[in-house]
Amino acid sequence: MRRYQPQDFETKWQGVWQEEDLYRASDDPDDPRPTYYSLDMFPYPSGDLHMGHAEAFSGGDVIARFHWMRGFNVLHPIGWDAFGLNAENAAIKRGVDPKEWTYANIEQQAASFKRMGMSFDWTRVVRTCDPEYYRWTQWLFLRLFEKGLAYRKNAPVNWCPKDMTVLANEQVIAGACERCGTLVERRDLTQWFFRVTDYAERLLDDMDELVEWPERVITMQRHWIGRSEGAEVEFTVEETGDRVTVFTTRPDTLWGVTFFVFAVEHPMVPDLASMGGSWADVEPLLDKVRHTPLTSREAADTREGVPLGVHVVNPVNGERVPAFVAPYVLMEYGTGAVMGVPAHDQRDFEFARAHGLPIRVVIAPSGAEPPDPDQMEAADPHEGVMIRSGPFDGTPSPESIGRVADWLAEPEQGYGRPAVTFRLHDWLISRQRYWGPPIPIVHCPACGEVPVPDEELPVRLPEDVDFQPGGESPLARHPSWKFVACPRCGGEAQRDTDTLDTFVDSSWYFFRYCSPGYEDGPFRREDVDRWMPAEQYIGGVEHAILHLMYCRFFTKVLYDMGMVGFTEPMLRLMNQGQVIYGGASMSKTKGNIVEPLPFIERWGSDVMRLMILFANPFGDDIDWALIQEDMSHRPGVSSWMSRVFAAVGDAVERGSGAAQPESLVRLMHRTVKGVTRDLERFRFNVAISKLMVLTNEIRAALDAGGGALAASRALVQMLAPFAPFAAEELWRVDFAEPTSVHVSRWPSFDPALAAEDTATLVVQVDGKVRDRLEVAADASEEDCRSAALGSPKVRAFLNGSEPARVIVRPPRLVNIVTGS
RNA sequence: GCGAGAGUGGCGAAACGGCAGACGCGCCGGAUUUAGGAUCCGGUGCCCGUGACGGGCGUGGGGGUUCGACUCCCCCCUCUCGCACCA
Repeated sequence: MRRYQPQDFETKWQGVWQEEDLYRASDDPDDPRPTYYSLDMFPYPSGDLHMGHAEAFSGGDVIARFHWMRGFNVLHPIGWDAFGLNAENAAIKRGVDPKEWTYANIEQQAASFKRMGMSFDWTRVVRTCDPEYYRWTQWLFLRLFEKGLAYRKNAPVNWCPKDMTVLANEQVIAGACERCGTLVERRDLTQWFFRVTDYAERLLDDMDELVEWPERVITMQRHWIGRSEGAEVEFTVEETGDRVTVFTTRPDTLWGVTFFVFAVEHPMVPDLASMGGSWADVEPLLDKVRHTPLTSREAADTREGVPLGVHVVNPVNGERVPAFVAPYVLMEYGTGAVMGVPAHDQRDFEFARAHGLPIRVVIAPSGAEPPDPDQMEAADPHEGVMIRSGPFDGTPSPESIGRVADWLAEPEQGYGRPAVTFRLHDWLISRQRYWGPPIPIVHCPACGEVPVPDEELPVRLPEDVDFQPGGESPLARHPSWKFVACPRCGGEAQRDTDTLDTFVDSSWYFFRYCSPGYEDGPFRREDVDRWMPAEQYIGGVEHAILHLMYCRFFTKVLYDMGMVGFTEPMLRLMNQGQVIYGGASMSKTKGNIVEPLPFIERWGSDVMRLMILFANPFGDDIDWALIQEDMSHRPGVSSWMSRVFAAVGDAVERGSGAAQPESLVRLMHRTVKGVTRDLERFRFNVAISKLMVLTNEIRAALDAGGGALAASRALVQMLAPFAPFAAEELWRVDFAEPTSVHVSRWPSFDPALAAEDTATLVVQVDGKVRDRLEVAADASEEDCRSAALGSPKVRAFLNGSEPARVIVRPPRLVNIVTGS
């Protein structure tokens, strides 16, 4: 009997595939096959691969192999997101050089990928820490610099005291560093930014093209961008005559303003506090906010705040209202100052109550009397009709909002205008760390910020440097590296000593895959046009905002520069589930990381892949602790593989002379149809279950003395994307095929044979199943009706009464309604 | 608070508005075998019934639409994830 012994052949085929160069994507423009770019999010080389990688890449490999077999010219590349804190911290912890550590891990992971049978095109490997790669990262930075999209400014930024570097807003989760979990601090520093906010509108609008992205990712990005429509209104400080602008989404409530609030960090605050005599009260607040991280202000009490001692004049009615400073107003959003409308904003309401400020209702619920402010228990943010609002009395919302905004901008008024505000901030890209691409800028006392000329790229990372983090960039500590002549005037100047955020590297790597090794630019336009946008992108949902928004931004910038012909890089996005352990995510600190290699050594790579993909839907989390329970004996899929080998072996032995029973032929066609559909929808678990059913039916046919050769061939071919080694072994050894199963054509099905020939007619009485009858698949409505009414069981339930109604859905169902 | 998603056997899970629980694990019974993390056969949602080819109940809870609802609509509960004083 043919036995399943994966140890005997998995590494053998791995070597053969490598020799045969099986998965090379073709750049031949005359290649008639349609292209298919199957892209997996590239890994961080911070150790060996873990089960999470195994899941994501197993799924991606199924998709790639499936498309090869369906006749596509597939681009399925791999690379490493090799710069960044992740690798650097791990290296420092072990006291080794980040470079050595990173490249060693890349070797390790590459070997593991090969052991898992991944169908990568190994000629296109991209490593972001290679000088040949980061040369182009720097080149792209300079293009953004030229366009004014990369700029330096002094701003309050998030600082991770453990990692000793600044972080982008997106890298701060609930006030803590995304990488190490340390609470971030706030610092005022001069840093490099990418002007992502210039693209906020397009990042939103182009979401229409992302129809095959998960709704939750779109929603998360939309929320993160946070577009709000409203108006800017200029108030005047009574004591100084200075203008101060607020942003509001409710200009229709302008006549309800009873106070005014500045953010604590608002630049006018110190002067106004001095003038108003409130400095003693304001200073502690300032002090406190300065030591609170930007992103963890949620604890701030809405009632907290102090009067400035000055007044602000509302332009629409000339009223003077008291000005305050309060932490609930954020400097980072809008203009850093708000008008207080306690009747219609809950935060303003709470603040007004705490400070004894008047509440004036200016929006009446339609058709109702406005409430008495003294009786109100909360603000009323709802729509209604404007009252006590001068020229706008009687105007109903929501159109009142736009009308007031437009009115503000009219020449007679001129103290406001319609405005749009975003939550999105510019992307902070400089890092005070070693392991990243140096920012290719020279600071010249005479010329200012001077780009390093393209021909001098890459600006190489010095290797003889103390890379321990220390608050300023390790590059700044190098004795000589930073001292250069100004490229413009030749005078003494210094290199920028910060490095680029690793998310810059990962924002364009998928372009580089299209033109690996290209030396005249980051990529060749014709290559990118051939392969992109990528048909499929697979990776974890943890990148929903950061990476997936940055790479959309980069693509739009490249489009504007005429370097690519599309504005969205990936058409379809799939988020695989996480592999967790005992209900919790795997992590090094918990010590519950499961690595695939021990499992592979014991059961084989194919069994591991099948196990993961069969366990549950691809998008759901897998608890590895539950899988281990199932392994107290032998993984179910391993037993299945044994049955496959035995059955296929027997089918080959019996040969083509033995006829396949018709039921098996039909099942085979049905299975091809179903599995093809399932693979198009990432329904791997269901597809595998169908292959199991087919295996069982092949076994039954053989046991009954029949043949099963064609069905076995189809089974092996459909197995190929899931269990590439086992399928290859059966294909080339048992079926004695000269070429790989992975370049064979995906089996086709005959729709007529895939259809059921007989159907089970379910007969219900009043919706309850009372009988099941076999009928022809093409039975008519009348056939079904009379068969159902003729059923003795049904008669018994009808008990002689006439059916009130009979619903017939041939050939599956008859429902007899008695009407009693 | 806002947003997204999920709730089905002992477990992982299936199910174009039409046979709920495919497939697999586990468990029970049997076969085979000098014994293996083996293989094969049968059974396995719950309750009643000696047994059915018998009856009833069953997809978080409550309503609704429909001849018919795991599926569609409304309300509620629970869980997961994301955002969170965004003016």
